[in-house]
Order: sequence, then structure tokens, then C-alpha cells
Amino acid sequence: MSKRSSVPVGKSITVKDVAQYAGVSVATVSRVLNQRETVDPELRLRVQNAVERLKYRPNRLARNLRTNSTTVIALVVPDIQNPFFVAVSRGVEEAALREGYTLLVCNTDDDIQHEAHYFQVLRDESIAGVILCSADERLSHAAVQASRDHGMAVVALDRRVEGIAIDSILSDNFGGSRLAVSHLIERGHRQIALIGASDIYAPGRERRLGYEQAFHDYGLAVDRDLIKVTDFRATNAEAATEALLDRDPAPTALFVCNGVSAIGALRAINRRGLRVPDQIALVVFDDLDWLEAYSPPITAVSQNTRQLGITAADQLLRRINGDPEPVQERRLPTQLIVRQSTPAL
Amino acid sequence: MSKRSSVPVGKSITVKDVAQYAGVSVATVSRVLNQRETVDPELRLRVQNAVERLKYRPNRLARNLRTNSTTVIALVVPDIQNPFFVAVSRGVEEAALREGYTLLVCNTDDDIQHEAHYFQVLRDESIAGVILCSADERLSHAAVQASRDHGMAVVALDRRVEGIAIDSILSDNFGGSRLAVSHLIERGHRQIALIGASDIYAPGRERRLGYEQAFHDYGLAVDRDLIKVTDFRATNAEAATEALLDRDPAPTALFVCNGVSAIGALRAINRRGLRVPDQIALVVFDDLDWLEAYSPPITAVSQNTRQLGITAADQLLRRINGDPEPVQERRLPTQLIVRQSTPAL
DNA sequence: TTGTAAGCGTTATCAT
DNA sequence: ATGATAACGCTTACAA
Repeated sequence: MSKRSSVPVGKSITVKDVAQYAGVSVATVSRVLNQRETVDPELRLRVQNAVERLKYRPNRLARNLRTNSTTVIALVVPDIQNPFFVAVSRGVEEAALREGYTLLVCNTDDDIQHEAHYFQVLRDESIAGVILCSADERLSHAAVQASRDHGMAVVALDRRVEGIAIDSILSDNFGGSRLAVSHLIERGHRQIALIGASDIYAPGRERRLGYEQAFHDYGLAVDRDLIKVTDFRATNAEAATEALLDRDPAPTALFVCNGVSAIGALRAINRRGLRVPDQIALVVFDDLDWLEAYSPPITAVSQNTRQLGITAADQLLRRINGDPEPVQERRLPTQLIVRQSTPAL
Repeated sequence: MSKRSSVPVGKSITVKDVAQYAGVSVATVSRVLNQRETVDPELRLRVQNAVERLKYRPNRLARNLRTNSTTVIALVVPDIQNPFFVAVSRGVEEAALREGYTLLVCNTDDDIQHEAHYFQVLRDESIAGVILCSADERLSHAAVQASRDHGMAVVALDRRVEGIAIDSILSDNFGGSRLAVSHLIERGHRQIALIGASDIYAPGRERRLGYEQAFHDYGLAVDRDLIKVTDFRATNAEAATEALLDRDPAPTALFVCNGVSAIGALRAINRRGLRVPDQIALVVFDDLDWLEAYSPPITAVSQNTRQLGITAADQLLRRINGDPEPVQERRLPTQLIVRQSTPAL
């Protein structure tokens, strides 16, 4: 057996082994592997054959060091237990996988410190890019800037990042909210309460504005006392809902601005012994799987979560590949799904 | 300004820069950074000062190549949209972060091919270890073995891996199920249907066995026609439930073996216009957040998801650090949370 | 205890 | 078009 074609044993296979087996230089092997320049078809074949025979797998760690880059992207979210972000992550994963990237999901618990820590880790690991659902729209720009200085691409998703030019992908919160509340108005409701739009994030603000716009559309006045801005904890939404239900006159309909708050709102409704929809109508922004299984099935505003993720990932990958197009904000449409929690009054 | 203490500009800071600034060799810097051996306190201080002044951050890619390892672990799950696995991932993340590891979550869609693909990627990236919720208990052992051959640690979570010795962490499915069904029996039910225990995974099998055991405990016969083994799709659970409800006599109680199936079961119940609990009692294995917000709140078996994740991660990290203890299977207790879907008949 | 220097497995420069 | 060789930044023998 000639030395040229002997299969190395023990240690793991490297370009060197492949080169030797194929009777070419490591440079040629590398060129074939990375489809660089033109390589003689004959040699290319020999290399490809060697790769196969030796079951060669490139050492990513070495490649990462040499190119000072990785094929990993990260998705930074405030709460991975929130089904919205989970659904988004499916879309991101799908797009990332398609392009050979690996996805890392980081959970900030809506804490800017956690977020900053994760960004530090991501920089240390030389991640290629980040899709950011900001923990604080007014403070995240620092982490974004620092990461860009390290050559990472960053795009914003669902939430904005203030104070820096950044591609953003969001749902049409305003339109979805306006549509949902219009629906309630058309079904005869006037005392419509709003629960759970955290005012410090774009989605919350925009959903509240959409709510107000619907009233304006119909020439109705907005009763600010019916607007309860709460954060993303179900217990707060529960307390807010109870306060609303205790009013006189009580609201005839509830527009709940997010899925987490919906749980709190329903607990309050049940606690007060009220029946949906006879005593209180209900619309939820976010179409959670169980809303359809509720009794009665609950009307919801559905976001195209998967597409949000795909769109963000595609944009990020374009940036990673150096696409110079101007910074843009993209909006994805929402959809009102009418079920049985909002019959005519 | 002496050359020794000049701050390098432009390129990123390396050990070399730190060494120069501190007036020591790169070896000493490395030793300080990795708290190796004994270093002269004086020098150690100089190095630490230099690190701080230069804002030095070790290049992980270089370290990874040199040590041929990473500080990343992966969690491989069949469905990241399943709240159970999400909750588990929180526990894993918590433990990983605590030890300075980064967590990568991989989604197999219950497809052994996807799983194999991910394992390949993880090997390519020289991940330190994997927590595996197998997509196929009978086939996963190949991927596990291959990964071990590459020096990766692997532990099983929630589901078993057959044909290979592997640390496993599971809930007490049998006990939880037995307790839930006993509860129904004590509340006067005899016609208790079982929905959704996929027989090809340990949790499904064990939950069915627990169901049967409860009947034996009370000296009752098991009616096999009341057992509907379905997979993890809500539509299948829905169809199975409808078939059960159409029986004569119809079951008076439903024991649903997982959260996903619960949605299907409830859709069927609502479709048939039945009221919980007056016409049908209900227990769900898995305490989803919305079960408490349902009307009426639904009795559930709660798994300690966070602890499952922490336990698995801790075990994995021990293995990564070379702990030689014998392979073990650990069981975590479950808890029955009685709500209003299971009153006395 | 400290420093020098040899890799880790790639990619990329520069001759040929 | 191809090959020899120098990095990439770190850890770790081995020498002093």
C-alpha cells in the first residue's frame, strides 16, 4: 500500500490528511472545500473522493479562529416562556438552518442587565449576528453599538431600539388593535376596557393608540379610566381586571393586549363569577393555542409569528453578508380571528 | 511614555498585549487567567491590572481551538412549542449559566433525522455536552454513541434512550398518573377514559401503567376500550375524544396525558356542547398556565419542570468534568393539583 | 516561579 | 492553477 493513500488512524482527520490522501496540497483542499477560485476538475475530484473516503469533517473551531467568525446567530428575547417569542424563534430557526447557521436563544427576563450580560457573552463567542427583542427600548442601543463595533450585525424584532439606526421588524400593532376594537364597537360595545399594554414598549403603545383610534373612527370619546396599563405579569392584569369589573357601570367588553395578561384577565373574570360572553365580551391580542379550546372559543388578533422570525433572520443574514441597503422598518400584517367571545350585544 | 506600558491601538487586545503591558510573558498571563499553578502575587497583580486597563477579553475562538473544547451545552427537544420543554429549558439555562456555560436549544420535531442532523452539527461545533429528549427511544443510541466517541457527554431527559448506558432524569409519571386516576375514582368515577399517552415513549407508557394501576388498587377492572393512545397532535386527541364521548355509556371523566392533547380534548368537549365538570370531569397531566384560568379551573398533575432541567444540567456538567460515578436514573416527584374540574360525582 | 516556543487546524498570501 | 508557509490567539510542554 502506497503511503499516499493510507488512511490515518487514531487522531481525527485534518486537511493535511485529506491533502496527503489526495496527493495535493492543503491549500487545494481548502479551495475545494470553500469553492474558491478555479480548481482543476481532476484535482477537485481527487479531493472530494478523499474527503468522502476519510469521512473528513472540517474542524469548525480552527476555521472560526482563522476567519475570526462563526456561523451562529442569536435571538435575544425577554421571556422564552411567552408563546409569542417561542413561535417567533421557530421562524428564526427555520431561516437560520436553511442558510447553515445555528441559532442560540437568550433569555433576558426583561432585564437590561441580563441583556447586557448576554451581549457580552455573544461578543466573546464572536457570534455573527443578533436578533434583538429589547428589554428596554431606551437603553439597548449601548449593547447594540458595542456589538457592532465588534463586527456583529444586529436587527430589532417586535420591540424598537431607540437612539441608533437599526433594521426593525414589527407587527402592525396599531392596525390589529384598531381592528379588534372596531369589531367590539360594531358589535354594540361602548364600555370597552383595555388591559395590559405596557407603555414602555412599542407594541404596547401602538396597541393602545389603535384602541383609541377605533373610538375616534366611530366618533366616540375615549374613557381613560378604562385603560389599564400593566406589565407582563398575569397577577397585575388580574388585579387591573378586577378593578375594572368592580366599576359602575362595568365595562361590557375587554380588550386584552397580550397573551400573558389574558390569563390574569380570565382569572379575574372567573373569580367574579362572570360568564364570557354573556356578561363580558373578550378579545385577546395574540392567538394562543388554547384560546380556541376555551369555552367559549375566544376572539383574537393573530400575529404572523413565524413570518416575523423568518423576516428578521433573513434581514440579519443579509446584513451579515454585507448588504449595504439603507436601514428599514418592516411591518407585518395582523389578522382578527372572530370566535364566540364577541357576539353582538 | 515607555513602550512597556503603551496601550495598543486598533487591533483587538491579545495575551501578548497584556503580557507586554504587565511586563511578563504570555505564559504568565495565561496562568493568571486560568488560575493555574502558583503565580507570584506581585506578577499576578500586574497582570490583573493590565487586563483591566486594556479591557482585555480572551479570544474564545482561539481558546476553543487550543483546548479543543467549548463551554456550550445543548438541549435537544422534540418540540420547543411544547410548554413542558420550554419550562425544562429554563431550568437547564439557569444551571448552565451558573457554571459559565452557554445553552443551545435544538428542535427535532420528533424526527429522528432532524435529531441526527443536530447531533452532527453539535459534534462539528465541539459542544461539551448534550441533554437529550429523544425523538425515538429505540434509535437515538447511535447518535449518542457517535457523540461520546467525539468526547461529548450526553444525558437523557424525560424520555429514555434504549440500547446504551446513559444517565436519565424523568418525572415520576407512573406515580403522578396513578394519583390522578385514584383521585377520579375516589370522586366516584368508574368510566374514566385515557387520552394521549403515546406508547412509544417512556412517559406515555408509564402514565398508562399508572392509570391501570389505580384501577387495580381499587379492585376495578380496566376497560381497554377507554384507552386511546394518540400522538402529540391536538387533532388526534380531538378525534379520539369525540369517539369516546360518542360511546354509550359515555365516560364520566377524562384523564388527558399531556398538555397538547388537552387542547384537542377540550375542543371535542366543547364541540359536543358538554360542560366541565357537570357532564364530564377532567384531569390533565402537565400543569399549563391557562388551566388555572379556564372556566372551571382544571385539575392537573404538575411536573417539577424547572428542577428536571436543573438536575439534568448538573448531572451533565458533572460528566463533562469527568465524574466517574455509575450511570443512574433519577425520578422527580409529581404533584396533583386539585381544582374544580373534578368534583365528587 | 517564569519564559520560550511549539503547536491546535484552518485560511490566505505569495511565489511558482 | 497549485503549493509552501505564515498567520489567527491561545494553552502548555519544556527549559531555565
